[in-house]
Amino acid sequence: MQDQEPFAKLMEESNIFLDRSALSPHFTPDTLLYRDKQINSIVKALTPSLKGDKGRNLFLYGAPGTGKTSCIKYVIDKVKVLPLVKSKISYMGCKIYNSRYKVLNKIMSDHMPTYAKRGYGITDIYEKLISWIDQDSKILIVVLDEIDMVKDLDDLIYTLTRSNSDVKSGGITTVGISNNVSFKEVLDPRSLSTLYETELAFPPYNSTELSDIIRQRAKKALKEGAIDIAAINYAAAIAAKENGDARLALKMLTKAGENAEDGGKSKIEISDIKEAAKSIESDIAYDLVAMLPEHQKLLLYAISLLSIQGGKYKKLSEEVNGTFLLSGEVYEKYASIASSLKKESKSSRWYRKYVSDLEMQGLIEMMNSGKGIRGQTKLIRLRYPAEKIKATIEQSLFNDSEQPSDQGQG
DNA sequence: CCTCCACAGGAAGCGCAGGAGT
DNA sequence: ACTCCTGCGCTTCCTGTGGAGG
Repeated sequence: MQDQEPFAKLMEESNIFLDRSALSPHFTPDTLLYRDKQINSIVKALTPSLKGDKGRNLFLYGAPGTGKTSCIKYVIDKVKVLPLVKSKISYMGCKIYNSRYKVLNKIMSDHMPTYAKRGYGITDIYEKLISWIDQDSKILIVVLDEIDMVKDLDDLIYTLTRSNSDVKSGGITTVGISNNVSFKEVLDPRSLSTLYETELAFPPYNSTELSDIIRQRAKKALKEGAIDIAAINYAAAIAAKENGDARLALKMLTKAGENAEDGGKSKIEISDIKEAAKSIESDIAYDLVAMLPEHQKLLLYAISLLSIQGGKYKKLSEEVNGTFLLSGEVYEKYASIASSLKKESKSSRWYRKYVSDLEMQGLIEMMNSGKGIRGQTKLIRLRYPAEKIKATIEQSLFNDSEQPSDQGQG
């Protein structure tokens, strides 16, 4: 069907979606399901600050998509509409505000937009902040999302704590959020005890909970009858397996909706969800690949080429049914690809770090050589289809201009 | 048994960029 | 505007390790 109006189809009302934004991770619903306990704890920890006394520092942790950010935003939203005189709130994602300097600057620009943004040293900003708090004994709540991204976290925590003894009245309450539990091992014990005054865990959602969450959002986002309970439960079960990530569940629902719509259907079926689940996993993988640094791409390219050609070590590959490659041959291949592109290859030590980075990103899988192989080495296997990885890298790396001459032979 | 292989991964150090202090 | 400092990516050097081979 060719229509003269190519936009007509887009303008046309969707027969699946009502309001897609309700599925976005930034959307905060009216009620947050299964997080009453956490919300209450947050409120309890912060209420003294809202009344003008210093609250307790808070630390929220849990896997991605367990509602940490949503809960704190939810509480902030409720707090914002209260007639507050003294409490001020600064929320920031530490991926961007990743140093003491940047955090303090953000606080200043949040509450004193007239104060110049740059050109002041850290002590200037600090003193200005102290006197601002002192003015009418304000209570400042600083929410640091993804707090583990802050480089000089010890310094930052120290500065924030220190401020509480430097002001005559009022103070600062810190709320830290992280999905990385192990980062506290690198913290100074003093900042640790400060930051962890009140800990709050966000457990992963189980499939029943996820099912309710999906249903709640679907009611807003989708047209009536666009999905049935069986499909919702199916999506919930998949997301529950994937660490109970609600964000993933909603993304899956969005994608499934698109699939159904593309197929001209007016109802999301289980097959759409299945398809969505598959494509989301590989979407994430291919996005990751495209964003990799150059030499990691070259390395992954070497791995995908060898996977297609078949590695040296056939015996094991047959046993485990999948192509396992020897670390040594992968390095050789990588080096030859690099040199054919007139790039200097990195040292083998650095290569080993690259490989373990790729493993941590879940793109490859490694195991120790064990018996059958001389010496101690690692066996490497791609976790995604080699052809597709190869194509993705070619697209992003060579950009149809140059191709590596090294196609055969290892 | 010892030796060699084929690596793994820690430690130290180096050049660089960018941010902080002056 | 300038130097100083620090983190980062990387190399060089090194010690450790599990199995093969004689």
